[in-house]
Amino acid sequence: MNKLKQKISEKTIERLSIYRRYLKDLQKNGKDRVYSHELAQLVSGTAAQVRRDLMQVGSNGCSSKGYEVSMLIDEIAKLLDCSEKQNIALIGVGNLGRALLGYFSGSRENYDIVALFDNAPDKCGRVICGKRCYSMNQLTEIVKEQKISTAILAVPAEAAEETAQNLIDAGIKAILNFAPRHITTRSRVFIETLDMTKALEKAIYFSRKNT
Amino acid sequence: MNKLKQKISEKTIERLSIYRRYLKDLQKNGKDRVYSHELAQLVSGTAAQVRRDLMQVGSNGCSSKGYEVSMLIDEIAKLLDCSEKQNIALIGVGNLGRALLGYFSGSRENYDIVALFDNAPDKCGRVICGKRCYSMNQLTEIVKEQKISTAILAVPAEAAEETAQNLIDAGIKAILNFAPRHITTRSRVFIETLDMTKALEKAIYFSRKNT
DNA sequence: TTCACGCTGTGTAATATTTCACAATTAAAG
DNA sequence: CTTTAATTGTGAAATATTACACAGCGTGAA
Ligand SMILES: NC(=O)c1ccc[n+]([C@@H]2O[C@H](COP(=O)([O-])OP(=O)(O)OC[C@H]3O[C@@H](n4cnc5c(N)ncnc54)[C@H](O)[C@@H]3O)[C@@H](O)[C@H]2O)c1
Ligand SMILES: NC(=O)c1ccc[n+]([C@@H]2O[C@H](COP(=O)([O-])OP(=O)(O)OC[C@H]3O[C@@H](n4cnc5c(N)ncnc54)[C@H](O)[C@@H]3O)[C@@H](O)[C@H]2O)c1
Repeated sequence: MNKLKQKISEKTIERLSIYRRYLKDLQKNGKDRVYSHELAQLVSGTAAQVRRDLMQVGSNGCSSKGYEVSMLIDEIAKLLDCSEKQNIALIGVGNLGRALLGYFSGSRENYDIVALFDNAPDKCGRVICGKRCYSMNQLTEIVKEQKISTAILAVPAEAAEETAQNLIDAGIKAILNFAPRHITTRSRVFIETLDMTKALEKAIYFSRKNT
Repeated sequence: MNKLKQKISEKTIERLSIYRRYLKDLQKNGKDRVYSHELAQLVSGTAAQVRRDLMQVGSNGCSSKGYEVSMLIDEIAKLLDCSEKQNIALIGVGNLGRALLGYFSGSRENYDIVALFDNAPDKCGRVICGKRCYSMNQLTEIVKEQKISTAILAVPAEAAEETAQNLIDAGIKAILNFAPRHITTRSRVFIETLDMTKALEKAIYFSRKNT
């Protein structure tokens, strides 16, 4: 409830996303209340941590009855979501890009991929998975036209930095980058890199360290 | 140099993986020395953090000449890699699985996908991207036979938990999970979940918060 | 009503991670 | 040889994140 804008940490935002997905499942299954310790399992955390996270969205849990599922979903949505559906662009419609396109297309309430971009002539102009693929030099135009805020970047590593800069210049405000390259920028655009090679090497390392 | 086994944090392991990838690029380009502040840019960190990371692998940087690239690569390899090439299994050869298969197959020095598993009859028995796909009931047998330590899990969310338990029972020591499900286990197996939906929702959130 | 129980909200402590800051070291120039 | 400039290694401080612990409340049973 308190509108004192203390900044919410990235970690908390991530967990809220996870809580919400689970809460929607609960709702589908007819469960209408949930305890902090149940949510805690989702993130291998403690109940106290969950309660702290939920405080930040203006939680109103009830002693001994826990939290009301539908209200929690609403409160998290109020924080995470924008009032209008967010338009997303996918840059690079290759092997990974196509998988992501199928995965993220439709069935999401608050965002949708609305445009594809690629520099391969055989892809530009085509409609893939119901979405039109544009050439890179239409980027600025389409981003403005469709009010695209966020881009998923799935181009080869060599092209990642330059493409990211083009996206920023076109007015994109956040990038989810799948290329195994760290992208530096002086602008205040949010860039999240999902580095699968890093993740796999880490898993391999810890496969020998545990037990 | 000091063999006092202080545990190295996950964060440091991740950064070492990133440093190494960059160092190999440098090596290809003929650069044979590197400064901590150069590596720092890679991870949006500080030079001091890089030096701390490198201390943990037994760094031997040289004042005013920085670190020797080839030696750093060797030291990091000594920590991250096993002496033998690690065998990886891919579970779930769907849209994402096939993309991952292409991405991680070959061209990696220290690990390789050696077996695929799926429960779809039309996939079992086939060879995809040069790798044989087995049925799930051959899991334990093949894992033992091929000494598979680590698995990439790309099955539907509903099947993720059960499949993960099967992997653990079969002797897998680490799992890289792409299903949007947290996997709980009482065993000491390492499980890393790469949650793309979480990452995208986070990006969308911060697209409105920055600037 | 009264009590016991279980859960939330939160101050405080503990831990983890990052950054600062500087002595020591090396290279190179004068 | 001496000075200057740059970089490493690292103790200590700062910050971020998580966990503990308990007061207070709501619920249901007696
Ligand atoms: N395939 C995977 O499973 C996987 C896994 C992890 C990371 N990645 C990373 O994701 C990225 C894409 O991988 P992929 O397997 O889909 O590669 P891909 O070669 O199949 O697809 C790349 C696509 O990007 C397009 N492209 C190339 N340069 C471009 C540019 N300058 N501007 C716009 N489009 C351009 C190409 O035309 C192609 O359609 C790579 O950086 C890769 O390292 C892929
Ligand atoms: N496609 C993407 O880009 C994407 C992105 C993010 C996350 N994911 C997640 O990755 C997972 C796979 O996604 P996908 O798009 O490849 O799905 P998919 O349906 O294309 O592929 C799933 C594969 O798993 C197999 N499978 C199903 N149940 C199984 C079981 N019990 N044991 C073994 N194999 C089984 C199926 O036969 C199929 O081949 C899902 O959990 C999805 O949520 C996918």
